[in-house]
This record gives sequence, C-alpha cells and structure tokens, in this order.
Amino acid sequence: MPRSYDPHAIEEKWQADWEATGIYSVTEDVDKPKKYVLEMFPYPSGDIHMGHVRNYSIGDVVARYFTMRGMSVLHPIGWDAFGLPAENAAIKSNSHPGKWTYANIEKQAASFKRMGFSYDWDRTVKTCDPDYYRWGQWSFLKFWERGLVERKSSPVNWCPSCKTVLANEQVLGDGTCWRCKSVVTKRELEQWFLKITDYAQELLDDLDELPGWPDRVKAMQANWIGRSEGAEVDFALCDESGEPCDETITVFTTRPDTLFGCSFFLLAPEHPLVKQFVVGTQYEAAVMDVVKSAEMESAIDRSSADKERAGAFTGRYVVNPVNGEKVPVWVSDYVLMEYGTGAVMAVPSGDQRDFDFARKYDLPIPPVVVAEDDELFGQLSGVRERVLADVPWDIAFAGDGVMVQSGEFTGMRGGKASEGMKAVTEWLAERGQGRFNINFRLRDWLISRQRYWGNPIPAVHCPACGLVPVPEDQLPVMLPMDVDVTKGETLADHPEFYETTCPTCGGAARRETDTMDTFTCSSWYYLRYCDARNDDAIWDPTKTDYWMPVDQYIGGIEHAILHLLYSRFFTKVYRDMGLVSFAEPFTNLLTQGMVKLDGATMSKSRGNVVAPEEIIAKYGADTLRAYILFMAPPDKDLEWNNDGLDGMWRFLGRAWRYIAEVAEEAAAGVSGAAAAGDSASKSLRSERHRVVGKVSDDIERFQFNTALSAMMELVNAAYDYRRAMPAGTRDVVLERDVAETLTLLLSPYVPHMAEELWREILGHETSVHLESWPAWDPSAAVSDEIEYAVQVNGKVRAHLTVAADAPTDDVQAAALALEKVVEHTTGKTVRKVVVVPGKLISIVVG
RNA sequence: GCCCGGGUGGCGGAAUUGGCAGACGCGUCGGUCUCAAACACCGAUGGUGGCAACAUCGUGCGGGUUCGAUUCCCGCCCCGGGCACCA
Repeated sequence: MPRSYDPHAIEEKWQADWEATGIYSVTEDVDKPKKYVLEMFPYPSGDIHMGHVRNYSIGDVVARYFTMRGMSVLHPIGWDAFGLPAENAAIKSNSHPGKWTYANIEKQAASFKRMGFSYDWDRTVKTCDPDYYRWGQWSFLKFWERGLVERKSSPVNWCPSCKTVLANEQVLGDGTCWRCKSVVTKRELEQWFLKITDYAQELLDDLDELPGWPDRVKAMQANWIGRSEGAEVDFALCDESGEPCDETITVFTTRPDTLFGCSFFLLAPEHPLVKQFVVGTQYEAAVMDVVKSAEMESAIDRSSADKERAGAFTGRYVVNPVNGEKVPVWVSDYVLMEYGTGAVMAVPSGDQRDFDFARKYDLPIPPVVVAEDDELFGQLSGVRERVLADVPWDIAFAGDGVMVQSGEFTGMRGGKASEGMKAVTEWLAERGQGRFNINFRLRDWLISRQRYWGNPIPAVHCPACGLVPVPEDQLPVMLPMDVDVTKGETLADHPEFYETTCPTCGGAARRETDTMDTFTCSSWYYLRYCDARNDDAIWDPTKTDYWMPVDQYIGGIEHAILHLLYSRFFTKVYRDMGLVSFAEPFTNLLTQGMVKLDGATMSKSRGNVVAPEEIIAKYGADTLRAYILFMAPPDKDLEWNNDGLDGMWRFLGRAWRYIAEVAEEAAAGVSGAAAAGDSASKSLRSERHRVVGKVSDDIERFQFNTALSAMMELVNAAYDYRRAMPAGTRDVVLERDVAETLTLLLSPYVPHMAEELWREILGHETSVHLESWPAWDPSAAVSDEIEYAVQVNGKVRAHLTVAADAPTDDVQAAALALEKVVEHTTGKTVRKVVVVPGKLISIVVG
C-alpha cells in the first residue's frame, strides 16, 4: 500500500526547506520577462483571518504560476504597522504600541509562513521602522518643495472616539468614521493638507488608461473626484436702489443658461460675508438663527436630503449681470461652504432645491428653459422679455429644453453643456463678468493626525520664520518610544520632543507634534519593495523601472477610493519629481470579495469568526488554500461554510493516491504499453492536454474555482482509465505523465503536497517550485470523434457521433437519417438545416 | 434621484464568441467493504407525469430578435454597493 496523504507530516518540513534554500528570493533578471504580483499589505493585528487567507492565497497562486511560466516574479510582503489599533491595544493591556505591533508582526508572519506563501521575505518593510518612515518624511519634504503641502484652517472632520481629524475619504457615506463607526463632527481647525486636488483632472483622465481595473472601482473613483463643467459668474453687490457697489461675489454654476431665471441669491451659513451683512441690522436675529442651527447640526442631519430647508433674508442685494435685475441675498443651510464658492445663484424653475425654497419663502419662479412638450412652450416660445414671473409647475424642470424670457439668448437650446450655456458664458467672459470653469468634489487630503503611533510630520514652528521644514540631513524625525499612551499622552505632551531650535534662524522653536495619516505610509510601500534595504535613497530608479508598475494588484474593495486613490496620487508626484517613469502604479487590479459568515463580515466583536488555525490543525494549510479558492470566484463575496472542506480533502487524497499508485507500480516494475493507441488511452491523453490548457487559461482569468474543477476532472478520468484497463495493459508512460502533470498543476494551490509528491513519491531531486509549467498541445486535446447534438425545432432529440474530420454534408445527411429525427420530421417539410461545426445540428421543420 | 454589480437545482457554483442549462464539489438517497462504525469506493440525484422508453416545464418577471437566448434588445421587479442639498 502506498503511503497516504498526511499534511501534518510534510507541511512544516517543506516550509523550513524553502526558507533554508531561499527559493523565493528574487533579483532583477534582465533575461526574463518580469511580473510584479502584489497583495495589499496587512495591518498587523496579530491574527490571520479568512480574509487574509483568501487574499494571499489568490496572490500566491498567481505568483507561483507566473514563476513556472518562466518569468522573474516579485512577490513581497510587509506590514502597515502604524495606526490607532496599536494605541488602543496598548491602553487596554497597559503596554506600548510599538511593543504590541512588533510582537504582532512576529506572530502574524509565522502564520503567513505556516500557510506556505511564496514571499521574498528579504524585502519586508515595516512602516513603523525608522528606516522606512524616514523616506515617508523625505517624501513629505519633497511634496512641500513642490507646493503640494499646505497648512490651512478649514472645517474638518473630527472623530470624537479616535480623538483626531479624518480626511474626507475616511468618513463613510452615513457620516461615520471608517475605522470605529462613530459619528463624525465638524470642527474649524488648522491642519496639514496634501494638495491632491492639483491632480484631480489627471486622476480622473488616467482612469481611462486602466483597462485592467474593474469598472466598478473606476466608477467609484470618478464619482468621488466629481468633476462638473460650468461657469463662474460674478454678481456685484448693490445698495437698496440697485446701484452696484465695488464688491462682487462669485458663484459656480453648471447652468449659466438659466441665469435669466435667477430670482434670489444664496450664501452658506458659514460664509464670511454673512455676519458682515447683518450685524446691527433688523435682519440679524433671523439670519443668526439659521447660522446657529446649522452649526448645531451634525453632518448627517445637515446633509439629509428630505430635510426642510431653513433660510433668512440678509437685507442685501446683488445685480444679475445679464439683465441688471436686483436680486435679494438670502442665507440657507442647503448651501455648503466646502463646495464651489459657498455662494449660489438660485434658479428655482430649474433646480428642485431652489424651487422648494422659493415656494416656502414665497419667492418668484420665472421659467427660462422649457421643454417643447410643456404647456408653457406655446405661450413663451420666442418671448424675450419676462411676461410670466411664476410657473404653474409643481416641480422644477432641470432637463434640456428651449430658452425663453432670456433676452438675446431666447430660442437657443438650454441644458447642461448646451448651446445656451456656452453662449451665455461667452457673453459674460467678454464683459469680464464670468468665465468657463470646472469644479471638483474632491477635497485636499487632510493628513495630520493628533495621535502618537504614526510618522512625525517633519516641520518646525518658529516664532520668527514661521513654518520651517526639517532639513533632509536631519531625517528621520524619530518617534520617541517613551510616550505613555496609557496616560493619554501624545507628542504634544513631550517637551523633550517638541522643544527644539529653528533650522533656519537657530532660535527657540516648537516641533510639529501631529503625525501623518497612515495612508501616507501605504501610498508608496510597493515602490520601496523594489529596493527595500536602500539606506541612501528612497529607491534606486533602475530597480523601480525594472519591477514597476505592479502587474497584478490584489486586495479588498474597501480600498476602492482610499488607498488606491492616494497611491495613484503619490505615483504621479514621484513621476513629476523624476523618481519613476510611469503615471499609474497598478496595471491590473483584482478586488477580492469579502469572506462572510451568516451574511456578515467575520469579526471578533461580532463573534462570527472561523479561525484559519483550527482548519489548518485539522486539514493542513493546503486543503484550506485550495478550498477557499474553490468556493467562489475571487471577486465575489463568499459565505464561509465548513461543509465543503471534506470534499476538498477527499479530492487531494484521491489525487495523492493516484500519483502514489502510479509511482509504486513503476517502482515494482509493472510494465505495460507505451504510446498505446486504444481509445481509453487516447481519451486520457486528450483529457490531460485539455485540462492543462483549461487550468492555464483559468488561472490567467482568475477562475481558480474552475481550474480546480478541471483538475478534479483529470483525476476522475485517470481513475476511469485505471478501472477500464487492467494492470499490465495500461500505457505506463502516459500514466507517469498524467501523474507528473497533475503534481505540477496542483503545485501553486497546494505547494506542500505537490513538493512531497514531486520529491519523495515521484523521486525528483529538486523542488517542484523550480519546475516549468507543463506544456500542452491544443491539437492533442481534440479527440478524433465528435458528438453532435441534433435539434429539431430547437429541441435536442438525438445525439450523433461522427469522425472529427467528417464533411459537413455527411454530418447533415447522417443527422437527418437518425431514427429519432425521422420520428419528428415525418409528414413535415424540412425548411432549414444549420450545422455548427463540432457542436450541433439544428433542423427546422414545419 | 444618478452610477456600478448581481438574481441559475436543497447549497457553493459552471456554461470563455448566441449553440446540448446545471460542469465540478457539497448535501441527500441507494449500494460495496466491515461483526459494527469511521474511512474509502461504486451508482442515482432540477421540477412534474410515467414501470420505462420518453414527454413536458425550467436560468427574477413581461415582451422582442433568432433555426436556436442564462448570454443580445426593450420594459419592469427584487437584492447588494458607491455617490448625493455638489449648485
């Protein structure tokens, strides 16, 4: 009896062997095509969960496959090691975030090694190592030199639970913190920003250069960047009589074609002019009510769409530049200070929000763009002057139509990007009262954090010189390790840290005590992997030029905007600095689905966790790897279910047994035929070639589940062959080939089992992971007989087996002569016969 | 409201270019082995009718194109995700 499959006896043995022989270390090899396969690096929480198992198993199969296809494959791993969970854990366990983090990295690295992933561990980065974060600080200084760093005061997102500010991208759709789910509030604070908006247009345009990204992710990024084309329009402030004063207020609008319908003007409650306008006037009380209640409201309430809009008249007016009309200036909470200019021209006939506001406060709603099928069209078509001051409509009309009551523009097409929009904007531009403009929803990236466990911002506040960058030769600004977070301390509580001298004037100065958003650390780690141990530069460009861009990036959909947008931004800045020669870091992106249990994401707090360690203890790492890939295609969410594990275990056992039996028979000298011509041998041979082709193709399109199905089919066919052919009559060369081929096909999925089979059972000297991918001959995959399905009036009535090279006419004649076909065609006229070569014959009768 | 996905047996899923729907696996049922169980192996398994051959229905719903539609077109329903007082 051949030895049976025992993962526990082999897995750790081979892990030690691979580590000792360093078979997964790579260097630049100019003689081979390169592939950079990367999975998003993990936060070192200490435990490995099913999401990790899935993510890293996918990457491992891809990396091993490309290696076997003769490519030079970079497949690194590292740790996104700064961040709040370390501080929270340290507080809980009365420890230090660093101690906790480094211990977790050890533990988690051991788990990853236990899974048998093929990483080049020599390239590991830990973002909390000074050797790493100094280059993050260096990047910050370079960004600063390029004018991409700004310290400014603005209303920012504050998470009361994390006790720090958040970037816009880090606030979820429901107004909660992405990490802790607390409700985020707004605070006016002075903070550090990276000017990602300088790259808004390019970040949007270059999405078209990424055919290897899922449309979903590109749509989400485009949505987030939120480009709108329109115009700026200047409105002059005027006095009660309508006489313009010197001051103007500019608005952004996507509909300058509706300017003739502007019947009031709005300012955001936070707009600086509001107080100036109303202080000491009869309007002050009502206006300040609106301002105060807007301040009180949470971000969620404020943005609730069906909320009653509050407003008040300021007592002031502006002049509409197209018709000289005096327009009242109101304040309303539906105008946002953060978007556009914080001021809006209200056109109630063309905008539902303005319409509702006008009805509530009894303001006029003159129509200016009407649809041809609207009852007003007949009445107003061609009418230049305003004859109708209020529409009979119940809702605004925001669609495309014809301009009316619009002076010289009357009769033009109105709507977004319309003839009228362009004509009005040009008219304004000629007079210096407006211009074409583009607005983005994307805001600058707020990167300062009022927390300890992060990368210190390399800046000094000097009372004489202002903000001064830390000189490059003084990097890194070391994060002190004696901060006691259990007492709630941050860098701002450490005089030894912040008391310093100004690098410029030498006078007493205060070091910046904010740290950088951890997303800055993860925005360039994939570049550092190319040259991870470089102490003289962030990387050697010849190395990034060899490895980059990442050919296949794999990670969770939750980073569709966050990490992926930030990394694209960083790459473009490095390109402008001349440090890299490409504009996009990730050529192909696979967003892996979540692993769920009972319909919810697995999490400790929810208590619905299946620990990978338990599965490994029972079945070994190989079964777990293969099973999680077999359960579903990688981009779909996956509902975890232990029930199928036995099936994968059975399959691996069957494959093992087959290979071991073949090897044992050969060792025992059982002889048989070679290059046998019987139909069973031919059929197994063609199945072998078909399956190699199918598995190759499936891996390249990430269909790991169907690749495994195909291997199961090969094993089934191999057993069928053994059953059909008595010992001594089998083609032993073919069987040996099937056994070796199967081992090679399995090796990216179950690397330990394949290694044991290859070296100990099949008797090879060197690792299976240094072997080439098996060759396959598409022509050998075709059998010499083909079965046709024969349809009569669209229903399959019979099957017909003919020689593969039979002429179409013969096939058709044979099909028509079939008994079952005759049954369904007698007494009817054959009207048409369609023969799809190699597949089916469709007979139409009537 | 706008923009993306998705809806196929009891379950996970397959069908790559319009060509035999349900590959492969789980589960279930029946059998072999066994004193028995476990393991393993063999067979059956979309629904309905039928002893069977077979017939018939069937990929969210309703239409359409086609010899032929899970696949393409039109109109809906449901589920998931993103964006949203964005001017």
